[in-house]
Amino acid sequence: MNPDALRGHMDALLLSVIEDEPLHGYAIIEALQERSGGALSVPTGTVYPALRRLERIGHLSSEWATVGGRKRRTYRLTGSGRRHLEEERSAWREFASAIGSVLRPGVRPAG
Amino acid sequence: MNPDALRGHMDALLLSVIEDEPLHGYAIIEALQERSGGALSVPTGTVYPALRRLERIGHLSSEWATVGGRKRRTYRLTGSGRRHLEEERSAWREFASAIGSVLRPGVRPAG
DNA sequence: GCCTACATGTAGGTAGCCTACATCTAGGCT
DNA sequence: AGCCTAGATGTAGGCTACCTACATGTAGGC
Repeated sequence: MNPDALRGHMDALLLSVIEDEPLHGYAIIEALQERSGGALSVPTGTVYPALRRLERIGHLSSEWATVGGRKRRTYRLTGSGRRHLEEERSAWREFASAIGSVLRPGVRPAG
Repeated sequence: MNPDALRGHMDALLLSVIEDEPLHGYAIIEALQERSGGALSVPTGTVYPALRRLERIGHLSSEWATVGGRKRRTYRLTGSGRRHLEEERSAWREFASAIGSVLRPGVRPAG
């Protein structure tokens, strides 16, 4: 997949995947792959900075845990994150609809 | 609309809009707005360089014309442009489906 | 003379995603 | 011991496509 295609949609993906259950970065990457049927392989160099960015602007909060000797930083949505997710969802619907309208072949106003 | 959202989808939009009838830059911008129901307002600083890029890599060809005293550069798809458009279309379908799967709330595999 | 629509184009900035690398633990295998 | 894989987090630096802002010119209405 063209890497640039994800631009501007990462926030929505990350927020959506931890909406119901808080997850740590590594698990988020796996969840993205799983939920997308293998289509989304997002590298760590993308996810970790993005999570920190989202925490910095207040959409996520995080806490450390140790499981089986490994340290995890688990992220969860804040209230503002939840609101942002809904905005992103409706923005995605608009966006996808707009692109779809343009791309759909042979469907132009009768002229 | 978040500007970054368009990243990596401009090619598909531009190629699609001139698929059936060759158009010049200004008309392409209007066509994008029209076909998207006003959702896509792509600035000239995006469209003109993108068209030149697509011509440079062989997906478009162009020719100058003068209409009503104004000079227009009209772009049309090449064979490779047509193939590229089909690739972009199926890439978009995959992409939209992947994002949709992740974003759709409450639709995770039972368990 | 001024404004708007039509029409094309460039220079420079921004930002977000990616590649590549660095670091550490746990555990299996030989 | 030594090696490898999986789990887990993170940074530095680069790329590049898109955007903002500006520059240029014609045609036509007022």
